[in-house]
Order: sequence, then structure tokens, then C-alpha cells
Amino acid sequence: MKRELIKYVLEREDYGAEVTVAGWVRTRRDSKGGFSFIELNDGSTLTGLQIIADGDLPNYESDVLRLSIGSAVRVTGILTESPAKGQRVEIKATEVEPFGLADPETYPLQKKRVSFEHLREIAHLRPRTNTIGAVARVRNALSYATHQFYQDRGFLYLHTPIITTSDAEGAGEMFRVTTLDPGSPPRAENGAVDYAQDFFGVPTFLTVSGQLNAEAYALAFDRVYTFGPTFRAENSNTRRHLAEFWMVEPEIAFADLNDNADLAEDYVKYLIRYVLEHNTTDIEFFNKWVDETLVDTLTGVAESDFERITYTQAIDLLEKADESFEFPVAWGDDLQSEHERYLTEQVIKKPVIVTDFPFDFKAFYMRRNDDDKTVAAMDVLVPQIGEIVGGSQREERLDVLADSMRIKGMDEDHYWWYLDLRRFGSVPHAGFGLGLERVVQFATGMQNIRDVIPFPRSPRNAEF
RNA sequence: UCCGGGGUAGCUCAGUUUGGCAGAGCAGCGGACUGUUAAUCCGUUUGUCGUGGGUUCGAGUCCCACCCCCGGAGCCA
Repeated sequence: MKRELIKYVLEREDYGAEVTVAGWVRTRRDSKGGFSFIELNDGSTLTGLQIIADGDLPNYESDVLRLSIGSAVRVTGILTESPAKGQRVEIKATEVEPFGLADPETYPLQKKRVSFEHLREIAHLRPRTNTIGAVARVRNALSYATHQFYQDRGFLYLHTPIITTSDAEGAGEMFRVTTLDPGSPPRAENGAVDYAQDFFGVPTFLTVSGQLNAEAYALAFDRVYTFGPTFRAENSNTRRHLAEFWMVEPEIAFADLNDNADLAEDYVKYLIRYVLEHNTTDIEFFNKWVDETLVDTLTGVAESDFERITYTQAIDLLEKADESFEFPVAWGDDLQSEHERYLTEQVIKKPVIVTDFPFDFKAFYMRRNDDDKTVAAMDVLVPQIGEIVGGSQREERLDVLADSMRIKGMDEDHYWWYLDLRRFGSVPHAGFGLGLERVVQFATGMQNIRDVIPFPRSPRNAEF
């Protein structure tokens, strides 16, 4: 049987037409006038559709009165102008067909608000709540907008490997991938685990970034982007980190750090404008229930020019700051979270792109500046979230790259193919990584990153 | 991993200071009322007080160990 999504029904004005909808009951209120109100939600939009189920229905007693929150039902009826306040249209049911019911004694969700902490324990049912439902729609919109943004600009969507042998940046613990028996792995003569007998013949891991592979394709397609899951085995217990998260990584050839910053700014603004325009109902819901400054913040970001300062200028600002920081400010030390937040929230009060960080604490592949002290790196900082984008111009000069790798203590042989890209047709190129969940957090105002991904993976949590 | 705060009814939480019958609101259930919409009103059921030891006549409360959750920090996206 044909059915229509509720978000489209809510826009119709052809009263008297017959429509069929299906979804899950949010509430049922009985009137002693001999009929019931059923609020139905199918996830297509935040707003539910009100169903009027009259006592004359043949299965009113047997079925309608047993529909409670969480029950699945299909309804056919007449589109009607609602006589009461609260909604413009409603459905006067001619047929109510129940599917699976939900025992109200044991169904974990209730009409009242429950805490996000509790919803994480029922991650399989939480998409039926207003907030998590709205998060899912915004996340979907941001994903769609990402493809639209890059496709419109001629970028090639690139699928980079999930299983890798390289630890990309040398930073961050990785998840090992193996088919060896953890109880009794084969041993080499020296007693170490013999990975020659493992599936790939070498130690392998889940990727922490698709960047190195993306660089190879950028040097063939001019502009590419990846969009997929990445993994970090860090024991991070914060509201901003996950063990499995989705990252968008564009990589552009014939480009420098400035081009990179332009791209990042355009992209972030595009995403925010997209959800403001297309997810208005959800954003207003978040503005009302989660963060009442959200719409102002998002509008500000969409309309403002991001401030651009160098790391050295940032240190100057922090040293002049009339603020006592837990961590001291000194040129050569990385910016701490408190420093980043002070810059974007207190001093500049809008997104900031900080560039040209000291070589000492940045990755080997970042292009060294002429001052021989800094590299062409950039971080995009936004209020509340902090770092939302990290990127750099890549080192395209073979001798300099090799030198950087030696200084950082890396095995050049292992990266032979990456170095090849500098041997053959090397060009200046740049790219960045954007954590999708961080953007979902920013766009919704949701405080905890575990609430903006359907089934979060974090230390001690992989149940669903 | 470090610092801090927590874990008591299906949910949100009081009770722990000073050891002495296990509590409230909401949800659920029964009823009343009502074009209702976080409905309202009356009545009512519900407990491994995170787990394991210990002290005590007696432990939710005191002691020890461990587990888990939340916030902040580090790492980063």
C-alpha cells in the first residue's frame, strides 16, 4: 500500500483527500467524546501528525485503545483542517492498522524528557526521540551538503583504505587488524609475534586518516576528497572524542596554505548555511531546548569572515591577555584548549584560522616555511567546540621532506611510495581534515559527541 | 591516563553530615474529566541502595578494593 511521509502530508492543503501514513505512536489521548488523538511520527520531520481515531472504527476497542507510545501503526484517512490549536492539518482515520505494539510497562521511552546519558544506554531506541531524531536529520543534511559542495566544485570523491600499514602522522594509538589467534599467535625465533604469518604478512591497523592516499590522487585529479570512518585507539574520555568517527579530507593540487584556508572557510560556511536553510525546524528545536544562542551563533558564522592569524600572533595575543591560564603561554609550546577557546570566544568572537605553527610539534608532511622554524599548518577554531579543522600545505620538496622525516625519526623506506609523489611530477598541494561529528555538534549545540553519531564507539563502549 | 563529581523505584532525584522501619515527583496501572496536544484531577503498584569484602546488636549511611557514568585536562578531528 502506498504511504506518504508525514513531512509532506503536513505541507498539503487539499483537504478532503485520502492519505495513508505509517509510523510510531508518540502519544495517545482519549476523549470521552468517544474518540482518540494519536500523535504519529515517522522520522521524516520533527513534528508529528495528529490522527483522529473515532470510536466508530471497527477495531477501536480492540486496537486503537491499545496503541501506546512506541507502537507501530499504519493509518489511512481524510486530510482535514484541524479545528483546534496546535496543528493546521490532521487525519480523520478511516482505517487504523496496527503493527508491532509496545508494552508501556516495559517500553523504555516515555513522554517526558529523559537524560542523554540514559538514552545512550538505549541507543537502538533513541532515534525515536525528538532530539536524537533531529540530530540524525542534521547529520544527514551535513553529509549531503558535503558531497554537494565538493561535487559542485569538481572534486573527485575518493575511497581510501580502512586497513593500512602506515601510522599516517605518527601520532595517536591505532587499532590493530589481525587474523592471528590472540591466545597463541605464531612466534618468530626471537619470541616476538610473527606477523609474517598474519593475513597481510605485515602488521596492519585501522586508518587514522586517508590523507596520504588522498595526496596520491590529488596529484592526478587536481582536487579530491575523502569522506569515511577513521579510528583512534586513544584512551580519550571527553565529550569531544570518539574511537570511531567520520572525517572529510579534501586535498588540492597547485595550491598553498592560503588556498587551503579559503577552501576550509567556504566549506564550513556552506555547511552551516545549508542546515540553516534546509533544517529550519530542527535547528529551531535545538535553539529552544538545547542552546538558546544557537541560531545567532550559526548565523554569525555563516555571515562572518573568519579571522586569520599566525601562531606567532596568537602567542602575542595570549601573552597580552588579561587572563590567568592554567598552562603558561610560550612560543614553541602548542596552544592548549583554554588558549584556543580564549582566542575564538573572548578575543575574536568568531571562527579563527591559526596558521604557521612551530615545526617541532607538527607532523612530518607539513611544508616548512622559509624561516626554518615554522610549517604551513592551519587550525580552524570555532567557539564552544575548539578545533574543527586541522590541515596544512604539504611538503612537496623531496629533500626537505626526507630531512623532516629523519628529524622526526621516521622510516623512509616504509614511505617509499609517498616519497615517489615528490620524485615524479611534484607540485605544491594542501589539504585538511574536518571531523563530521564536531560539525554536527556545532550545528546542533549538542554538548556530547556521543549523542551526534548513531552508535558511538568510545573506551569501554561498543555494545550496539 | 590524571583531577573533580556521581551510581538509591522504569525515569529524574532527595536521604549519607550525626548508622536505627526505603522516600518524593514523573512514568505505568485503575477511575474521573476533556477537540486533546509535556493535558488535568483522584487512587495505586514498583527496590540486588553499582559490585565484592570488612566494622557493628544493626550499614543506603562508616572502612577497604574494584567496576561503571558524567564534567574538566591531556591526545586530536
